[in-house]
Amino acid sequence: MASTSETARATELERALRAQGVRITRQRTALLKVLAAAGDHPDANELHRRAHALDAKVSLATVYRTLTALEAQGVVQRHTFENAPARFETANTPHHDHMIDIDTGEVMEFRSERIEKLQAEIAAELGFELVRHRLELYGRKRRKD
Amino acid sequence: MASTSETARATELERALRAQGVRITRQRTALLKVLAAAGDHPDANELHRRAHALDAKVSLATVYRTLTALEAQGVVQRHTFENAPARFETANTPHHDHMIDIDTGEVMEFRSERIEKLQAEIAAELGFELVRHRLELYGRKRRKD
DNA sequence: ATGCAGTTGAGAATGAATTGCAAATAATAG
DNA sequence: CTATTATTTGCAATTCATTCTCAACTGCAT
Repeated sequence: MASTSETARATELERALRAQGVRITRQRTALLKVLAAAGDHPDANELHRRAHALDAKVSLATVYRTLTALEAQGVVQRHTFENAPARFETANTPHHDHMIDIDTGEVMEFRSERIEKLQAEIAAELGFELVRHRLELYGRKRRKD
Repeated sequence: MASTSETARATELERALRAQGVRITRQRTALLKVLAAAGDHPDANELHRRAHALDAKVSLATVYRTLTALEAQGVVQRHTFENAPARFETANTPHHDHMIDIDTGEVMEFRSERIEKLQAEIAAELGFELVRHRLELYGRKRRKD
């Protein structure tokens, strides 16, 4: 069952699509629900699996097309981690970077103001205006002994 | 003409291959020369083009196979930047991260001890041992006016 | 309801990278 | 130097994620 916040999030995604002059179809509605409910970082295939469970009339091509539209509106982010299909997440949370468990593939989010600041400084030193960045930490859970 | 250091670098790459029990063939020799001489971050296709110019008997498949072997030995690094084929560089330089010009695709290297340190700290806070990371800054040259 | 521009699914196409296989060849023994 | 053998090669076929093509379908403004 969708919580209130999930429903609200789905509505917000829908608004973003409408803003792009895009029609709200059954298949998009299904995908938006899935995205709103996702607490993880699923890839296109997994999103298709989930949306297809809600409404069998959802094809993988449409999942890709809709994700691209949502990404263009900035409400969904696409992450291409190391040699793996792209993973997606709704961009309702503020900017953050990712820590990936190299054993399980689990993705964690974190944010460091200091790193953000340092990045901008470095870009400036190199004579660049920083447009975006990608920071991924790959590690292994430390067993507490 | 290859400078002394280039030759030395090529020899070092060759050593790394031998250490893996791999045979030194004409095609690998050509690729090693190309890698040793490269000051940029070429992709497999470009490396193939250059190696093929030295010795027409070099196929793209062999370039990929050899790059994989060199990567396994840690003497070559593979970088997969945003939606683009992987680019390669010899790992004779100490660790560094990359700044990519989003207009030209040009790749610049930089290193920040502070960022390195912060990354390790963050991983530790999340309960992870940092194995490796990927930091890419995407920006646009600032015109000096 | 009606029209039509946007959307769909299915499958073909793409592009990077890998792989199977028979012929070619480097390293080694003699 | 030659034979032996385990690697390596080129080529084509394959894989995998993603995008595209196109005829049929469908939101949705009127």
